[in-house]
Amino acid sequence: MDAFFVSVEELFDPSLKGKPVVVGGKADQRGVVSAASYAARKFGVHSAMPLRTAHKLCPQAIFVEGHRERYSEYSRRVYEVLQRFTPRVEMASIDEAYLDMTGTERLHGPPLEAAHKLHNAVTEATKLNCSIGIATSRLVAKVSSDQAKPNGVLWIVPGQEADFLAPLDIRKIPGVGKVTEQNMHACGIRKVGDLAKLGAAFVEQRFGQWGLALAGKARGLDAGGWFDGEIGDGHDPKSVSHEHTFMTDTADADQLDSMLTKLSEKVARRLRDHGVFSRTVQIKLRYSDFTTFTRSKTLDHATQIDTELAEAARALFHKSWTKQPVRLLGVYAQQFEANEGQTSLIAEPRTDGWRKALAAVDKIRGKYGDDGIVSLAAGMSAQFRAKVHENPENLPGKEPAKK
DNA sequence: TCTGGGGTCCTAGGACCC
DNA sequence: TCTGGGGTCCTAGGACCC
Repeated sequence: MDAFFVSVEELFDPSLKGKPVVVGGKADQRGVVSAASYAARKFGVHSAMPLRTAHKLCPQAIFVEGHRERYSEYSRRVYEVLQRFTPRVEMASIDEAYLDMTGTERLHGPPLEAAHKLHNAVTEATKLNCSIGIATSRLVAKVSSDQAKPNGVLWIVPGQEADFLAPLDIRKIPGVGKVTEQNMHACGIRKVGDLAKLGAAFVEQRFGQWGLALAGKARGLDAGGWFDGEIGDGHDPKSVSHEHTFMTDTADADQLDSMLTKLSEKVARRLRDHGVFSRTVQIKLRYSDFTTFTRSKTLDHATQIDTELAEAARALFHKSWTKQPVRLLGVYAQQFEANEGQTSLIAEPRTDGWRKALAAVDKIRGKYGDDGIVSLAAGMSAQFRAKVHENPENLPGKEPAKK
């Protein structure tokens, strides 16, 4: 999709059309640009740029917080259209998808014809612009769709892949970021074609398996690699996380503890939604000078219970916190398992109590939204939290539940 | 200019096991 | 008195994507 977030905002507020618009937050907030309209890009504003920088570059830009639910809804609508063309659709992100069109020629015609039908169908269903790349591999299809923007269709005829890629800046290749670009420049590699000329041994030693596969691509070989897997079958998530950057850095232990609890609750809720149990808990800690640490702990059993995650997260935090002001906290769950596993010989009655309590909480949140129940634990003293952990019946106050 | 939040994948060292 | 080779798991960090 082209300038997806901005385009969706324009559907809801047509007065934004043609104006410099920045989605991501207010101009003076801590945060970065999620999406910029083409008018804003003219001023040098681009995604991932700090909002404050964007404001300086383009003071007249309209800054909007954005509406994730709207983007998800439109993403779903696009997916529905795509599925009418082939069952082998893979959403690569909220605004990108791969379609395996193998064997659909009789139904949809040759590649360009099929692409135009698809383009029209998406526009009709969503009133949004998109671009389509057609090729024999994901990598080339993705790069060609980028080259087709805005609102275009580009077909790389089989056999022409290497010639298409060769003159492009190395940075146009997904997977080549700032660091790899610098490394490649240091080797005199600026264009994809430059990679093709280098010896395989050198490329592998310097850029690993991935660079080797890319060099193969640049020579027109179907070299395989991560970008050539089967399209279709969505995969289960491998990690779930939440993080928060404070408006202003804080060294207040209570505030930090309560944030860890809040983040852990969100993570645990998502684990329950996915129906998985996590064995490894990780925290992220960023100080004012932006130095960032992660600390992780593998538990003796997998869990999806708020307090177990929160306890592990707080323990990890206090083990490494220097008492300096904190800019960001994050809680991550990974190493998923289908159930808790059998590690404890003694049944723990408290776990069962929590399971019931949390099921009720999830139900209320499902019905009344995430604010239907507010976290009591997050505002509790450590002592009281321990008491509630022993027995959820100790949870005080019926008001939030009633609400 | 002052740097979000959600993810994936890769590397590398050390512990531990056979 | 100098110490292998294979494997897996755990932990930390980092590049990259949207």
